[in-house]
Amino acid sequence: MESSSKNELSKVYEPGINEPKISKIWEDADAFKPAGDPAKEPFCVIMPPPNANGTLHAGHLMYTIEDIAIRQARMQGRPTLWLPGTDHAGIETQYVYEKELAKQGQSRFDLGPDEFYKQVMAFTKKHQASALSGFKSMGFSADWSKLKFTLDEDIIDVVYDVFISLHSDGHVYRGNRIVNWCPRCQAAFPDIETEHIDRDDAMYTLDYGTVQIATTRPETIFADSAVAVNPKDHNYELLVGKTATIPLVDRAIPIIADSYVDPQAGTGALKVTPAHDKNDYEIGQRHSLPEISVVDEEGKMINVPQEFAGLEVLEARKAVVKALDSAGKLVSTEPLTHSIAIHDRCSTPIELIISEQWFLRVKELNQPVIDAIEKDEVSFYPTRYKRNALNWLNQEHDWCISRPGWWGIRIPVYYKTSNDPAKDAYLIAKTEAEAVEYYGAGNYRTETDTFDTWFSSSQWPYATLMTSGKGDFEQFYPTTLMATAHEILHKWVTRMIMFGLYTTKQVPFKNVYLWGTVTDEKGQKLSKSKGNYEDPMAITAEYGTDALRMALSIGITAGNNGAIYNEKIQGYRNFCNKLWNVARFVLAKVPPGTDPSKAELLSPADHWVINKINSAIKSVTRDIESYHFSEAGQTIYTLLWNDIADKYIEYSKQSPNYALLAYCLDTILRLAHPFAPFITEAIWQSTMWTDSNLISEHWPNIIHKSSTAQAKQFEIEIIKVVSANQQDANKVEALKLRRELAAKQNQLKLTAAKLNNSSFVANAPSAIVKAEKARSKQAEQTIKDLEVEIEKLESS
RNA sequence: GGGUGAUUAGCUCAGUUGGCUAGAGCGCUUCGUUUACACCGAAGAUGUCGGGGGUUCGAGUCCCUCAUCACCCACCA
Repeated sequence: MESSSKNELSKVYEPGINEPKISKIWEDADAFKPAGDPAKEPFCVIMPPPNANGTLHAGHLMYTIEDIAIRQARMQGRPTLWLPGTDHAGIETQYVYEKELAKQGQSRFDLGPDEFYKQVMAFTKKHQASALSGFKSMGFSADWSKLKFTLDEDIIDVVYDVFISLHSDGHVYRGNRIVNWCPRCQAAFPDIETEHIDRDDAMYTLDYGTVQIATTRPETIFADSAVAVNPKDHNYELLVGKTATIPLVDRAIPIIADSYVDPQAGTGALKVTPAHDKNDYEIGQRHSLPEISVVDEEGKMINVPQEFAGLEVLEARKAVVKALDSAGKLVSTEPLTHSIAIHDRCSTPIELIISEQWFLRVKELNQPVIDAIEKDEVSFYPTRYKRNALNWLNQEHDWCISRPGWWGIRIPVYYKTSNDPAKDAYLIAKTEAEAVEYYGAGNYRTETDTFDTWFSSSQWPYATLMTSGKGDFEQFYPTTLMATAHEILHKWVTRMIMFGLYTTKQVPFKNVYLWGTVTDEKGQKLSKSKGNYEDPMAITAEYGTDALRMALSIGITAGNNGAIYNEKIQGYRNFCNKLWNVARFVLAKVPPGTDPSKAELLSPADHWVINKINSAIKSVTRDIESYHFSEAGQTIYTLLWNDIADKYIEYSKQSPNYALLAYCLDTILRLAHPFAPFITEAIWQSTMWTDSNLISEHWPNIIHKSSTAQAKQFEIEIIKVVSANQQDANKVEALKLRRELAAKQNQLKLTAAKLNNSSFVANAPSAIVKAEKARSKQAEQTIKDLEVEIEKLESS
């Protein structure tokens, strides 16, 4: 740091001044690039690509978890790559940009596909830049030079190759199927991209002549192909094989038997509308019923009597009900609250229609995924998501992968045109030239649909590493850790495993860490629309990025929601300041030329603090390696504040061991660096015993052995030391020691009771019994020591 | 309808294969301090670990059951 010479730190840590300087030091040193010892196991994280259509949200802050893992691995000397990227987010981005256009009274149709694509690209690049600068200011040490985007040409090429291969292996098909259709987006979506909301509607009972039919969708009666009843339903058994009559149009339809029908539901007779209901579609398939569409892609009525044609679904419902009523065919109307499907991005009610789309047959492709997960070739944190993933994989339906968007990766298909467009053969080719080369000259039209954005992003781990630089794939695939939000386990994580296994024969990551939702103190999800989401930049400006990072990683555990609020962040700001001041104290006292690695243990206090540090090194190392970030952070917090600051430094004021003091600071900086990279690096830059950058320094090892007996001795001494400045010090101490004594006596009683319990001695593992005996002996000794101490104090 | 999670101090939450006297931060009470730090220190109060049952020498931790809340999937004639 240029402004202050080494060894002199300002009184209060100022994140706003330090953070940009530290970022620059890392950048200049190229510290985020993979380095490390090639003999060691590589560590690689592929960053979940944020959607490049808006500013960062609270979930993105959780990437802190990945940075902690990455920074530890880097310090452990492993070749370490955190590969960043962004996602074009297909339909979603298109929707966001169309809203922008609408503000200026325009629609995408005013621009046309090419101009629209150009504008959305510019829009996306703008947001990408702001997302990246947000990530950088969070201290995320990803290798930004390798940044990938889902619309990069080389990525698209990988996606195309995989599609072509899937097609030739028979996993891809094109067909007319019933799909969830969003009339607003004019696109089909799989179930997983729909949500359900409750709506107040009505249940109408209609007169079909021979039977009565209950329905919530009277406007679809014109699409009925049959009436179905349960074959075991005696009320209707005589009617099977006869006909019912659709009111208003007086069309006769067969009455069929199908065991799907629930005799208890509605009237027990079901109108079968294969073109607009999933279950009816299945029934229709079983009985070869005609599929009559009455709702088109814009959500308007077609193939219906003139008076209803062109109406929107809900208007049509009103009109049909009115007509039924005046025709005397409406038996009853009852209010009903039921849930309806909406598109999760734009909240438009979903229509079920039959549409020609591209599908991926998932059953076969999922089987290797199920096997791999069952064999624990990938570990889930928390483990319960293993079962969750398996449940989903076992029941996933074929995945509709085509979207009629203008913003995305065009499906690499051409149609050789003929006189009848319905008969045009489709041909798989990346470009028209390729199509001509393979299939001969002719008139070609291109497929206009694009891939579902998850189709490309689910290939992210290998697609990025194959294109990020020479040797990256060989060195870093399969990757070490995939950490992302739990709500995209099905949409993304399981599909990445599926594509990974299909394309590379390997699970693309060894560990999956799923975080929960970031909430406020009341458990409400943080969101701008709810007004409880503060711009992280404002938080970091006030409290420092390190404080925010600690608030995000401590007290929040895998799979659970975590609350984040000002008081919590403030608490970790205080921690940072504590660390800063410990450094100020140590750096002001330690004489030049001190080498912390050559420190010697001289006093019981020295043994005590080394004892604390050694066990902290052990547990922090283990906890980060096993993704228990919260535990690791807690340990560091306690070590710095309770052990080093409150006890060892207080003791040092009387009887200093400077080299060891320096060692304490040195070690705590290393341990805390993954959590609080900025402040630890800022202090590191001011230490006089090194000129390196902390980010590239080695992870702490245990280098001093401490004596437990001496450490214990200090436990008693410390009470005297820290209260030495108090008035009535002796009295306070004696009181405190008496309390300690009572606790010890109680402990002795409990241990004695245990040891007297013959079944405990007989059944408990010998190590536990041994430990209990040792504890008992120790308690006896401590009680003696304390009694002596108290005697001394009270007599003086 | 099926599933998962949560329930631990006033609040927000830790507690990794069952094993030291159940913890932390914030808040609260009392006292103190100004050359590391009021973004501070010392001392303190607060818990039938949601209820009930079981397994075990030993349960916050494992099993069963009930309750409340949250989420996910499916269905909704």
